[in-house]
Amino acid sequence: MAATIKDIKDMTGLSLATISKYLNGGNLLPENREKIEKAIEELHYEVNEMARGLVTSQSKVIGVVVFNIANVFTCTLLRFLGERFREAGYASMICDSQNDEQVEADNIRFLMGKKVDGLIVIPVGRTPEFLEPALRADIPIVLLDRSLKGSGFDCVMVDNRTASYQAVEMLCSYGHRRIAIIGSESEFTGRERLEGCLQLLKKEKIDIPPEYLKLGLHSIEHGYRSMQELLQLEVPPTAVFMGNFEIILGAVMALNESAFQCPADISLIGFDDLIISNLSNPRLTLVVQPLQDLADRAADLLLRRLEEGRGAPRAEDGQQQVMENEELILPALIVEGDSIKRCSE
Amino acid sequence: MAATIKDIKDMTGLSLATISKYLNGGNLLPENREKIEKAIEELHYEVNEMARGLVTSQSKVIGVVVFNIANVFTCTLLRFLGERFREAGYASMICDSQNDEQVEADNIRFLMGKKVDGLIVIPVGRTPEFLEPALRADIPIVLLDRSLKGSGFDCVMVDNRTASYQAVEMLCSYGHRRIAIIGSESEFTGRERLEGCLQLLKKEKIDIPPEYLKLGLHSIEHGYRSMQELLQLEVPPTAVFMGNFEIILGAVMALNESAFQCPADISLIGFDDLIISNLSNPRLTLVVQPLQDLADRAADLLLRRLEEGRGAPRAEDGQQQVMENEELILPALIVEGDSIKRCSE
DNA sequence: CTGTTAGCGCATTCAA
DNA sequence: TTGAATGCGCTAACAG
Repeated sequence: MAATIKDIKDMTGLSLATISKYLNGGNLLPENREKIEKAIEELHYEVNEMARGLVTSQSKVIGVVVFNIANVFTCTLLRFLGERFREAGYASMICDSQNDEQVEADNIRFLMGKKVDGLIVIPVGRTPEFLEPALRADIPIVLLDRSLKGSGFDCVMVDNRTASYQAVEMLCSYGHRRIAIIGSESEFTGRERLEGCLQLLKKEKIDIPPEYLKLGLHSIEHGYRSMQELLQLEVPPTAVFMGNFEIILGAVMALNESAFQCPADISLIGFDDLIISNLSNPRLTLVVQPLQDLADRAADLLLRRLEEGRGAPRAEDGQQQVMENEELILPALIVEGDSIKRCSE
Repeated sequence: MAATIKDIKDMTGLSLATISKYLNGGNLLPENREKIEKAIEELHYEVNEMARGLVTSQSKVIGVVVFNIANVFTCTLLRFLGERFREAGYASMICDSQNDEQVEADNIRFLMGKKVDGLIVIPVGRTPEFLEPALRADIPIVLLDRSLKGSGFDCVMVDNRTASYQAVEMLCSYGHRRIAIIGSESEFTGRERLEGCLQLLKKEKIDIPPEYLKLGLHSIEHGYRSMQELLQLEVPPTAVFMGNFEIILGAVMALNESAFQCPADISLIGFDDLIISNLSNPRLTLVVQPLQDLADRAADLLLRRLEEGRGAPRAEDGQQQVMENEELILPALIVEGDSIKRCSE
């Protein structure tokens, strides 16, 4: 149905090779160039990327595998990644792992079948087995936002630990000592943030009673329940650290339904996403991740690897070139709102 | 580098055809089946989709082109679409148009090059020219959330008009007559919603003074500015209709910064996204779109077209089969919160 | 049930 | 600068 270079050949009388050369930016007589352009125009010719890919065994496509596409964090990253890759002449092929390691593994295999040139991965779990097919294909991989066990991978992420440390530090600096944490132990970023919090509490010699430590999933549900429970406590906390967007959502929801006021009765600090702050009243004090930076660095790193790969894929003696893997840890920023009050107790 | 069926042939002694048959689910001797499976295992063989696609000229991939990936609405749809297609054995290739018609046109061309089997499109603009390459390739296309001029396309969208009509109707039923609208004329869904609002106002014989009609982009900025201006009016409105997620975001932000209280001083109703309601205090009354349904219907429709295409692509006389295009208009749902008060004036 | 053969659309030698 | 020939990895007849 669609036109091929053969149709162009028939139309112009030139050979396939000449046309191919035109397509790939070679030199030819202006006269022939014109002929070809005219034919392309008339036939609505477009390169068949499958055929081209079959020959060149590269696709000019980056595979982007995200743990969960249905959230703002991921989408924003996708936007920035896409822009960057587009500028560099690559298209991106986005796959959603739906928070399921099985689907994730399928995605990798799928993208290998599509012969993507490189991979950006926000992984679901912690183990790197699912990347086997990509490793075997020997294409560059950059992990985003989360690292993998054993590592050895290129990786760009946020310094969750330090940011959480500073967040709780801020609560302390306002005089709070009855501090609760709603977070997660089961999610990678959750664990890191938790550790940061606990580290500061330890340093400040603040004990956190078990009923103040609410660990579960990064879900609205968990945030909602936990906040409810905290508020019903005999001695409720004076301040709460909330570990991610969904938790904040649920927690603020529970708070709004209660008789408690923020910051009069309870102070809040949360991790993730500036949008929330604009909606809630009073404005939430937040730890905000540098999403643009995160995406740009990851894209640039992958693009660089792609470049390197083209240049000197292997050492002269035929040995696999051992490249140092790069780990970029970006700082998060605390944006102050009005959700923290000086604690008088 | 990667293994091919030829390697399997060398390993098993069977012919290419037999192996191909195995790959595509044909019948063969259990004995041979085992041999092949063993070889695949050992060689880590995976089908080269480019080669396969070159022959079959189909890719088992659906192209999904979204006007803007960086928002919750789009992401949620993407999640549901992805699930549906995956179940049906298709992968999805997501492209972000970044709200730019030029990029959108590139995306279509790109996906045609990739030989996708079908297309889901949430278009940026109103004119269908950019779809030319897809039309020429004669693959099924389903428009989502927005239709295109001249139409003739399969399309699944929300009944924005009726929903907006009912939203304003609700404000009226609470006795409001000084009603303001923050919306958009430049965006497709915005126009539809605006029309719905105006229609009801007309029916109720309510005049809307120009200073109550705030038209701009579907942006936080526009929502914020407009709400500020409304509140500074000599005679501010008693109720405000907000046309989409971003507008709500900005408007609520402005309201929170002001001395006005909702619903005491001003009643609110908004369009889009339930999440917002959980955050704001009091809970917002919202017109919520049936996202899951929207996505499922669109996916099903496309899948059905794909099926039809395989069955009888053309009539017997060789003429192009003229298929009726299908337009599904789904109703939106009003979810009541506490942001509307009876108006006493 | 299995093997042989041809060709999908293109890039890439190598000659001319 | 151009053209003829070859093969990328796979599927789809067809023949055995």
